[in-house]
Amino acid sequence: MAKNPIPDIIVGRLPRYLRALDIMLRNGIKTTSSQELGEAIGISAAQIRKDLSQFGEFGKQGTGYSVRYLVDQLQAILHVDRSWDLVLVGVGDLGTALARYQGFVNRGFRIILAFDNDTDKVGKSIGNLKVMGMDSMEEEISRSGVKIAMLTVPASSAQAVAETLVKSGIKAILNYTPVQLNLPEEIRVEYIDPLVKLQHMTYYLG
Amino acid sequence: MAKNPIPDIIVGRLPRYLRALDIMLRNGIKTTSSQELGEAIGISAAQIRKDLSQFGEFGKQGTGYSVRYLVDQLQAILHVDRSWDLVLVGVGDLGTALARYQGFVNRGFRIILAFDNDTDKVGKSIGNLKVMGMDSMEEEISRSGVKIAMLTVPASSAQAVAETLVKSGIKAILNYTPVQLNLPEEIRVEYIDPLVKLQHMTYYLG
DNA sequence: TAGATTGTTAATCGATTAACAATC
DNA sequence: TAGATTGTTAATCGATTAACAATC
Repeated sequence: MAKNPIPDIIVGRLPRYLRALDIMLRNGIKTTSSQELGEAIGISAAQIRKDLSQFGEFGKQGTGYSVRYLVDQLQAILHVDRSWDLVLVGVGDLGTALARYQGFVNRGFRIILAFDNDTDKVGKSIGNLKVMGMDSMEEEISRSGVKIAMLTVPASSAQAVAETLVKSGIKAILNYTPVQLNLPEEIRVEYIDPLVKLQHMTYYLG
Repeated sequence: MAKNPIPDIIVGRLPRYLRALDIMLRNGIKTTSSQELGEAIGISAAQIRKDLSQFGEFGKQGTGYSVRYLVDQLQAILHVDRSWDLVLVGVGDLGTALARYQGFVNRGFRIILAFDNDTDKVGKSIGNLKVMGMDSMEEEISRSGVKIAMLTVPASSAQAVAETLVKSGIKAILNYTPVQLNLPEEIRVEYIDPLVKLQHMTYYLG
């Protein structure tokens, strides 16, 4: 097990390895190689071996990697060998779509709390998730102990809501708003930003 | 103007510069410096100057950059000094949310075609966007000349639909499915992958 | 055993940062 | 002018690739 901090860019590739291995597992593939895995993901075999070697020795010379074993190891490394609770803040079109999405639940991410400041929405349900008012947010999140939030509020309130989330004990935010959040550095923030990606692509469209 | 291909990692930062500058423009800020812009985005001043220098000389020693001028220049470089038409494929919860989202339209990205293979959805409207059946997709897209698609279909059909999109003349795909698309290399694909980002964050949550 | 593939070291490549002359 | 800040070159840093001994 590595002691030194692993480069973030390497950590960021592990979920992609895990996904490709999951597919192999579902297809009944028992063993793979860095070569084969690399081709599936579009990454060099050398890089995969180098990345994995940061965390331990998972393969066997001559035969490669047991898919099942590597899946287990990666799940443990990423801490997704358990279930995670999420809070959803902002129940607009996008928030509602996320609440209904089965892809999170299937992978162990379960939304257990949802908040909105629109009184028309408060009290309504999405599946068995009840929308609560923002006034009770800090207390509810603190009590629940949830550590991860998905932020789908209007841009204008993103920073303020994020600060309240941090006060409530949230440690990681998946930020769907187009706002650069200014938070204590120990809080992890990941950005989902389709507009930035569209503008990135149009560069190449001439 | 640069002749050699600009590193993709630099191109990917330009939309973020543009967004920060847009905010300055709206706030009436006339002039900025690489220092100030860097602080707003969390990037070093040196990197901003280096990045911009790939495309030209946009600043003045001693005074910095005209916000308005730099916005204009970046918009031209990214080809967002015009309007872009989009096609939406897959009108589920997420697709519907994207169709309703005003953040695209405001930035010159307008969904003009939407397709789904669910006969219950075909013929229905989202705003003034009419959902059409997948059987007419190739013809409609070809005729429209749209170059960018947003893909929000189930994972199981993602690859096949993407191939049809390419046949229809699509050159760039914003892929919301958790599927690694295998397409000709001249097709640009960007991935929106919340699960990968959640798993990236849980690594740090211990 | 012979062939295959790992984990790791060394070499290469590319990106970021630092420094500063040029100049507004 | 003096102060500020650019654009660019050189130095540093980090990430990727290549190569190969170890070994299953």
